[in-house]
Amino acid sequence: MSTSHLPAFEQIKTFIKAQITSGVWQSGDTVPSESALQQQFGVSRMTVNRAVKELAAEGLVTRLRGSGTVVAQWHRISSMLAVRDIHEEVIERGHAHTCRVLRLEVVVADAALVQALGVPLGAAVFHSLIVHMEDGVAIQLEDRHVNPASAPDYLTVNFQTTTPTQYLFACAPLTEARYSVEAALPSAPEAKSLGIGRNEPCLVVTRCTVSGAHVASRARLVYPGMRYSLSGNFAL
Amino acid sequence: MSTSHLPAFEQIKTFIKAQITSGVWQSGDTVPSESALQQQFGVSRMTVNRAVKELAAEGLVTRLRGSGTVVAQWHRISSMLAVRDIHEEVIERGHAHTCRVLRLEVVVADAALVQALGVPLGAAVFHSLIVHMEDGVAIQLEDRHVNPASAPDYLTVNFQTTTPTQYLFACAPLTEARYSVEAALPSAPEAKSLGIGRNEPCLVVTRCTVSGAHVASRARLVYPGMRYSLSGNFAL
DNA sequence: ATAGTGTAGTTGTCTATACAACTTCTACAA
DNA sequence: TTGTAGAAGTTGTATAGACAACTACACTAT
Repeated sequence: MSTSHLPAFEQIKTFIKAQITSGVWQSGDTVPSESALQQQFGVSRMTVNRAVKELAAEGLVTRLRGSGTVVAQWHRISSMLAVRDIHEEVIERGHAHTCRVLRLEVVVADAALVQALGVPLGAAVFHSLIVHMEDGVAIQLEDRHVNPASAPDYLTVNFQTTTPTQYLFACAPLTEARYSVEAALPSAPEAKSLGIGRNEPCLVVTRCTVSGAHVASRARLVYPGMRYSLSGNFAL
Repeated sequence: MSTSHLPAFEQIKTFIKAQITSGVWQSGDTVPSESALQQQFGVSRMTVNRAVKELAAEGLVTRLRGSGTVVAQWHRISSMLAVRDIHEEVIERGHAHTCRVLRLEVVVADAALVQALGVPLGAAVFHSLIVHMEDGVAIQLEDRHVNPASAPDYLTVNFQTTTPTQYLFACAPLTEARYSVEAALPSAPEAKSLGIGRNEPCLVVTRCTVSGAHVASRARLVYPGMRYSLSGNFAL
């Protein structure tokens, strides 16, 4: 694999990664200074700076102004799992995405919703309950509560053609999102909607999205454990 | 919040983020060219380049040489969940991490291990089974198979003081990792080891780590669903 | 009409330099 | 012994300029 055609900063990154993955430089070891690498590779300091700065952004090394650069402790030993929009995910796998709208209504905010959405107790909140299917098989139950301040026309949307995620993103630009993933058994109606048994464990993703000053929506996404898994990959 | 003391490239990043989060620039809109921003902010092109390049690395915008910069489509925006080393995680929460070693032995590779670790059928493989506890409560069952080629002294390690993840990282530098997360019910011995019922759903993380040419180890990490959740955050 | 050419505009990379901010160590003075 | 001052080394930021690689578009010749 010739790297001679690669940009200089990439070659320097590759060199440093090789030193780390081969064990020549171990956790806590100091990395040569920018001026040393500059001479070694015969490039300008800005080029070395870019290479090392990007490695620092990736978490492989730690830099401290005035002190130097060291190989990071336990890099992000474990990488990251992406949680994505269900529609894109299904389409990308080359399958057909369909959905069934079970509920689309106004509900009154209870204590839990007050806390999650920041609306007053008893306020009107939109609620949708949608089953998403991949080639006709249910893979996600989307139970979503929406803050009317962020999406006043939510109830008029045709969710056969637009997913709630897509619609909300268009009318309430995302500024922040919080997620959690846990394992749980489905409730009786959830099991029925997904067509699974009550003893089949599910992955439950809870997602709150913030748009400007409002919490735009809170979604509870239930995935049948036997049909779905999150997966990720991490490579130096 | 005064930003006048911030570096110029940060101010430019902040400006662009504000345009996006406020909805002034929406998905697909073109971002002003580097030369336009350069004039607008009165800085050199390299400074603008750094700002926009970092935003591209964060996934907020998409750049195409010769064409321009556009605000990214929303699907990138789904955040990420970090899967971390259990010891660090517990310590960081300010709790005590202890563990109990249930098994530490040599086993013979069956078909599944041949595929996962790339060892010959019937080869000797190290196996450890450890329960991790946070303040005395079991939160993870770690069922790990280790390739002897990567860690020949694995069986002699004192896992009361060093977690397998830490030891393996020291003697077999990580080059790649693959994960998946799914929901499952524990087997009878797993339920017993964790002190939970057989009907309590669990998060199961399966992780293969690669070091150089070898698959160093495969771990099956079982977390009681009621006591554990992965969580993540994403902010513009 | 179509294919090819050229030009302007945009991003990608790199240089050489400069100064600022910070850390670390040494030398000197109290 | 202790504390302070300073020098050397390191990273952070920024500049002005240059060329390369690529895209999009208008224009020309067939």
